[in-house]
Amino acid sequence: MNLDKNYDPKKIEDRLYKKWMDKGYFHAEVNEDKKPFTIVIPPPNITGHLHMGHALDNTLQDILIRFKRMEGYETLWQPGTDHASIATEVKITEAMQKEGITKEDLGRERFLERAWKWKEEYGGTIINQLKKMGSSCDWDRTRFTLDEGCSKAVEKVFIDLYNKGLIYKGSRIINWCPVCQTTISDAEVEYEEKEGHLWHIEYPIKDSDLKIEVATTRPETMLGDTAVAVNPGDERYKDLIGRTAILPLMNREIPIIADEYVDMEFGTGAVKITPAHDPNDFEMGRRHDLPEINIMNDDGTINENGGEYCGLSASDARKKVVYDLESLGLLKGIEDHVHNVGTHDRCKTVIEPLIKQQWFVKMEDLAKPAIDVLKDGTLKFVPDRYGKTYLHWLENIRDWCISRQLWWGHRIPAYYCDDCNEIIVAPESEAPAKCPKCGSTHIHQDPDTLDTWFSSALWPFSTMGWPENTRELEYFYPTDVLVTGYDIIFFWVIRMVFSGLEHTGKCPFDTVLIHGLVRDAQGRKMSKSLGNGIDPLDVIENYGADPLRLTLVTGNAPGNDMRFSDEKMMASRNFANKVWNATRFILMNFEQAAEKGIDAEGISTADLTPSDKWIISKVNELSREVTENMDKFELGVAVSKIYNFIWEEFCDWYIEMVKPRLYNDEDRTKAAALWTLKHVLITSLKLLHPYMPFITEELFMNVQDKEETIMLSSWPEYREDWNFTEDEMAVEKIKAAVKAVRDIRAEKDVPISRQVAVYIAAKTAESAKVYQEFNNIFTGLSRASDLTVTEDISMIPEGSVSRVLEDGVLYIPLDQLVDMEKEKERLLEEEKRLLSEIKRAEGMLSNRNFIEKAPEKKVQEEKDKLLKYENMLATVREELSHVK
RNA sequence: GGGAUCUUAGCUCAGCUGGGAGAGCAUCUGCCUUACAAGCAGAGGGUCAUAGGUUCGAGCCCUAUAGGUCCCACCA
Repeated sequence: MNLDKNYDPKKIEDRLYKKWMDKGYFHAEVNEDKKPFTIVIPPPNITGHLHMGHALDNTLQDILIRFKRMEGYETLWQPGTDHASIATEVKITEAMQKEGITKEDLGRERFLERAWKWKEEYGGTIINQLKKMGSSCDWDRTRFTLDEGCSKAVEKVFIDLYNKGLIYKGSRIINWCPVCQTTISDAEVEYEEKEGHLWHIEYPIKDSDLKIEVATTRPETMLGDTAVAVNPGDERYKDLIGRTAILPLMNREIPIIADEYVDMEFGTGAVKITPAHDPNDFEMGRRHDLPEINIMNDDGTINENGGEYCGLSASDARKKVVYDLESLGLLKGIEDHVHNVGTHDRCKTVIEPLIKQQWFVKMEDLAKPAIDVLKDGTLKFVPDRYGKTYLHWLENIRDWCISRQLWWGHRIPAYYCDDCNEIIVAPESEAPAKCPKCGSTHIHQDPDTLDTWFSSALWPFSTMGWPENTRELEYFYPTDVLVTGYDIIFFWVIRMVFSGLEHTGKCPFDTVLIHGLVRDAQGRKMSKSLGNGIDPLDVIENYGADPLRLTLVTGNAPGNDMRFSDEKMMASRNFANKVWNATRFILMNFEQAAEKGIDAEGISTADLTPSDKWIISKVNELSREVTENMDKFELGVAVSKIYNFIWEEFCDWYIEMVKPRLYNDEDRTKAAALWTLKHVLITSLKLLHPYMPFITEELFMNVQDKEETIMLSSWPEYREDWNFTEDEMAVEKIKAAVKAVRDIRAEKDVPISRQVAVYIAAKTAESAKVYQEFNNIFTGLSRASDLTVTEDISMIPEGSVSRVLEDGVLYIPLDQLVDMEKEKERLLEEEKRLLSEIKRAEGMLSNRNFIEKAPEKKVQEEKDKLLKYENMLATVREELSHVK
């Protein structure tokens, strides 16, 4: 016996992970004899540290991968990391700031050198942390979004889309982060509700004493106003349409235009139009051919178009504009107003809408096939409600701004002629030396890089060698399941789907398994600012990786958030200890039997006792159910079935039943018991392995010596010939009888140490046989001195306490005085219960509709129940007559 | 404004195509019974948010209401 008394994860985890790595168990190869099963990891950012979200996400993937691997699939779990352009660039710039260097000081090339160095040093941190979780990724295939293969894919996709007219460069209003100094996509804008004001301002009408009052939440943007708009049907302003207003402070003449977009109910019904700094105004500006006046620098300060406000920050400009308007008597009022402000999801800076020349992906044509695959069932979400989210987004999609003013990332493969402004899009290897149009040699490459998600969108196939038609691509692609949180469906899942469809003609996966957030014990989101984050590595240190994994999948349905708490970890750890000790018990008994020359070899079903068959039948059924649940991604349901089976059926009942046989040297069924213990244990360990890989491997290696790992052992399959219904029913009867004894003991305060004799008056010879057959087991479990099964009631001593069983009555004679009133009360209570059950069953069975419409099986069940309860009722009444 | 989702035991949550309400934790009682006190045995505790409807039958399906959460849109 080389198992410690208690389970200690620290002693096994690193050792076993090293074994798996050394043996190459995680590695997948193209293998035509097997069916492939593939998952690509959501590549964590190289700046990242393992948090609970990763822990959950990777636990789910590892469970699926390990399950399928045992089922005999060639399983590839494709790992890798994401370069995370903004996150990484910000991190490196910050580090440089401490040294007093700026990006510009360093220059692009040296900055990138520094970034790569940083990546080499820290980029693998999260990978090592994933290994602590037990993740069985094929690390030999680890990829990085900026590595050569992925970059080649990015380049090709960009050029292909450009040539198809699906990528274009255009001057549009974009989201600008003044802190990060880059554009961001719509998906990266997070709206926050903020309390602000609505300023009412009067604009004078040219050549008159009239004024028009507008309302705005951002008064400083008036510096860039190029019109005032009203609704064409608005009677109030009918006469002003077509006239000219004088923009205060700037003294610019701007037209008063009519547009359906203007809501007459809101504010004053007149809107100032700033095409360069508001998305809606931009649209309107384009409709009416208005000038676009950009008043803002990239850092968010007012530029020279803002006249005397030039150089002020936006908020200072706002104060001054309001002050100046007030001095002019043009400020007509200030209202409190709650509105949503767009912020950058990464740095929370308020984003500024600006007009800039940027690269866009035209989405309409790409979205269509992605919508179709969901509608025709090629692509499924689990749970399927997220399919609706997916559709809604795609059906309302806008063009995707993909250029970023950053250096760390895939540089846009576009070149410009300085002389004739010709744009040349070409691979790096064919970078133009001179302009194909005018022949000029003054050519420069676009300085911008691509949105990080542009490369992650290609991840399922770029990692497998695309655009080359590799064997991996042919075999492992499309992948099977994608596991991710609902928070990145828009960022990533959708973009992978349309990219896969466009470039490979195939949907990159057929199922998207969505999980929720891991929250703290109070249900709050874990966040840095709250400081309530729980580090998975700390949890592993305290409890082990297996208990962490178990906690993360237990009692959690797909797509739902979960709360994480120490209490849950303790429960999981206790379960691990339970499994550990059950194995210890079995090993101990094998050793003791071996000393007496007994082993579990050569046992067949014919040698098994009814209790052996019962547990075999149970574990057989468990295998079937667990497999079914796992196929349907009901991982939480599956694992709780395993948990309950191991703890209750196996440990609390079967192991306790088997003890008398193991401890009795005369027992001839000892080998059968050992064989059963081992079989059930191994099956349980296998079923549990995907969830708790370390402990199951350690225990598996201790209980058998034929196989070198549980990881590659066969998944338990349901066997029709191991379905022993009769034995199951018999054991259930025994369990009920044992519980009756325990119940009497508890009620009458009879300690275990005090022996009691038990009598069972069986109703039929058949049931008498069952009780007799289980005599030893029964006395063992109930701690009875002996059991007398009889059909002759006169054998039972007077003054016994009784319990009515399904097919008999159980008696315990007590030498203390039995309170007959109390016994009678109990029986009356029982009678009442049975009567209501009978009434219920009779009601159903006398309902013609039920008989006709309910499935036959259901009807038969009710008939059986009725019979059973009627029998029991008769018994109870008979008992009552004795009590009287 | 649109959409999704939740409301089940004291707490945290399961509950698969509709067929007698479950788990873990907590509480109470009794046990160190030679695998495990990280344990064993027992007990209490729920009009499944409310109101209707469909059905032989509803925690589950439909409608409405109340309260909570989230996502999208962005009316200046």
